[in-house]
Amino acid sequence: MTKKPNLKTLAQAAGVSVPTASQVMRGTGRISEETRKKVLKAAERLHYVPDGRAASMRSGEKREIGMLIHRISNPFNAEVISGVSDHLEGHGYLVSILDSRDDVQHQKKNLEAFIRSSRGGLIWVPAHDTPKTTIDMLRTHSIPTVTFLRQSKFAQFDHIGLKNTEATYAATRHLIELGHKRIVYFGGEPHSDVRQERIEGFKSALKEYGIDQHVVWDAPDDKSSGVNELHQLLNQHPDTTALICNGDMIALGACFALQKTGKAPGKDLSIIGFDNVQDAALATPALSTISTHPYELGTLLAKTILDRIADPLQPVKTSQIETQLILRETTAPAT
Amino acid sequence: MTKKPNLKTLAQAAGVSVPTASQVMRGTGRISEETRKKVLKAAERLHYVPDGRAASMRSGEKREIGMLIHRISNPFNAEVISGVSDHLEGHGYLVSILDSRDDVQHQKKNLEAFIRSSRGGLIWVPAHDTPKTTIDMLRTHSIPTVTFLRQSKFAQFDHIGLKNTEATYAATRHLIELGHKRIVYFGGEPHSDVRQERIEGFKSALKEYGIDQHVVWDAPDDKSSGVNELHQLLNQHPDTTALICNGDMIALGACFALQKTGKAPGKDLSIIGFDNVQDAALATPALSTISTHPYELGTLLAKTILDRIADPLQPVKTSQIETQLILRETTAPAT
DNA sequence: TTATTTTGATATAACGTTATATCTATCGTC
DNA sequence: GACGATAGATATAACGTTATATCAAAATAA
Repeated sequence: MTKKPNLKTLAQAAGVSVPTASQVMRGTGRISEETRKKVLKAAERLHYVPDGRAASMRSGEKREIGMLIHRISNPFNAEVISGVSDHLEGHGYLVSILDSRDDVQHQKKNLEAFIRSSRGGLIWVPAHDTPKTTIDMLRTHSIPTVTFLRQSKFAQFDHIGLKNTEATYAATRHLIELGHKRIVYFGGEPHSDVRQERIEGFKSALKEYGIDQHVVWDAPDDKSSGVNELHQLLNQHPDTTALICNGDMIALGACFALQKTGKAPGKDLSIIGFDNVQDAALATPALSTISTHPYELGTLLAKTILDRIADPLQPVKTSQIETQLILRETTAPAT
Repeated sequence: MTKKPNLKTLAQAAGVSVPTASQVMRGTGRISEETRKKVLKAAERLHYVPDGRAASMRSGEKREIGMLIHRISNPFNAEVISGVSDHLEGHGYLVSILDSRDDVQHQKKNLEAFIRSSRGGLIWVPAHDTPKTTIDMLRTHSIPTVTFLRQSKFAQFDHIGLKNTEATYAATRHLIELGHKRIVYFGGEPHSDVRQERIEGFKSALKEYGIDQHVVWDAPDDKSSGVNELHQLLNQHPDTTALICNGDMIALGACFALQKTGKAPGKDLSIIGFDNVQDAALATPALSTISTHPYELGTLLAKTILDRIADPLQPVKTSQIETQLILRETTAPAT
């Protein structure tokens, strides 16, 4: 159980000075081939690894980016993470992930620890109802931050979102052109801004076609919620012929509930999801949905945070990722 | 854009010395109520947050635990992470997650960066075919490490696994008692040790009932693989009447493929999954499966790593989490 | 009273790096 | 052969903390 080697140990072992050893390890400065080899050999022998904390503190460089996500198990987020990691690892960064579980308490704790840990930047999906104090905390420490999916009301961070309004507009329009008139927006939390954008598109398509009535149904975005809530929805609005759902999971739940009652998704009720998760294509019937490009979103996030780190004072940037309406088996003409 | 405040700034603002300010912030030492208030007020005003790197370097304390996981989007792992976080956050630790994507290259990169970052400990699912060099790297730096699910062949780390052998033994036995004789172990990678343990239980149940023949079918553990591989399996072994699957996803894929051909899971082919993911209960028909206790696993992981950190020299510990056979609609007597 | 302890604060050094300045020996140039 | 330039190394200080030792003043004990 020998002590962990440091630059001093290494320099002694190689018979050089500490700065020389440091320069060899980083490949900087003017070093003769001979001493370079000496040091590298010693480093190998001692299993020397530099202490990132000390290096970062002295140089000011922070080679770790944190991602704070609301649901780590969400397959969409997993794809985003892959995109971010692939790009940032190529630039010598370590990407580490924190899970807020969409809870402002957890989020606050995590962010406090995050700030203490002095990382290079933050890629963040703010939890629902994130308070101003939390945002202020971040801004005060001027940490390079990019948000995605959800944008903070209180602060201007770089942001990359989805074209939510366009997406639901196109989906709703498609349903209307299939002859549907009683279309319900199904799922999501009332306070969600993303959802609000989607409802925007939903409503504006209805309005364009002169349909005044619109129903928005609140429900958690998971599968079991879809199963449970569909019956209540149909009880209260029995003339519904189509659903625009806030996510694939709740859409699949709705399909399931419908089938249990002997009805067929597509034939008896048209259903469009959101996200295009793997299961959407594999379900029976295959779910019509709105596809996004999570990996590309991740790549864009990585580029954006690198830009922000390189120039912290540049104006705030916002972009939107394209979406795509994917028609499968759960959409059909109204009967 | 003022500079980030540090202890020196804070001490000046409060009119005290640097060590005094440090002591106030940490609540240690002998401090009069008067100066305590002065410092705290100044800290509030300046939004002072200590630099964890410097603190950790000087004190030797590392208040961050890393988890390196093979599939971040796996809902099982998400539950484990919750268990770990809840417990460790209560002890003042930050839990951050790295995704190896089950790829030894990614894993190596991540571990190298991890070691540089000097965290307090590692909770780890080693990627498939993790080479000895990677293990050695970890051991050399004597980082408190606990593995779960998969155990490394090359090193003795604390480990928490599942009772894999018992689980598949019970499942296989149940199928045999239902009258099944042609049971196939379906899915998983050939090199997986976990899978080997499960196959162990599978075989030993067969042997106990005097069934010599056994078929093990290799296939990735995801849903689409289940869809694709089932047909080939049934072509090659048409007399199969039951499947023990390596995971719920591939099991659900198999159910799906079966239904496409007009056959019914349960009635025409009994299927048992592994993991008890949320979808298993919601599928039609509901999937019989083996349930584990991921949150409790997480709690146990947290306790284990804290023990290891507290006493790095104690003997290596290994535990197993109980499993439970959950019978739903995809298991029925052989016809 | 004097000696001793306690309280509340501070001075100093150290953790392991890297940035900057400095230094010597060698090289090339005229 | 004198001079500046350059190559190759090193000395020193600094990053922001905390551990340890120290110190003066006040409180207590003898």
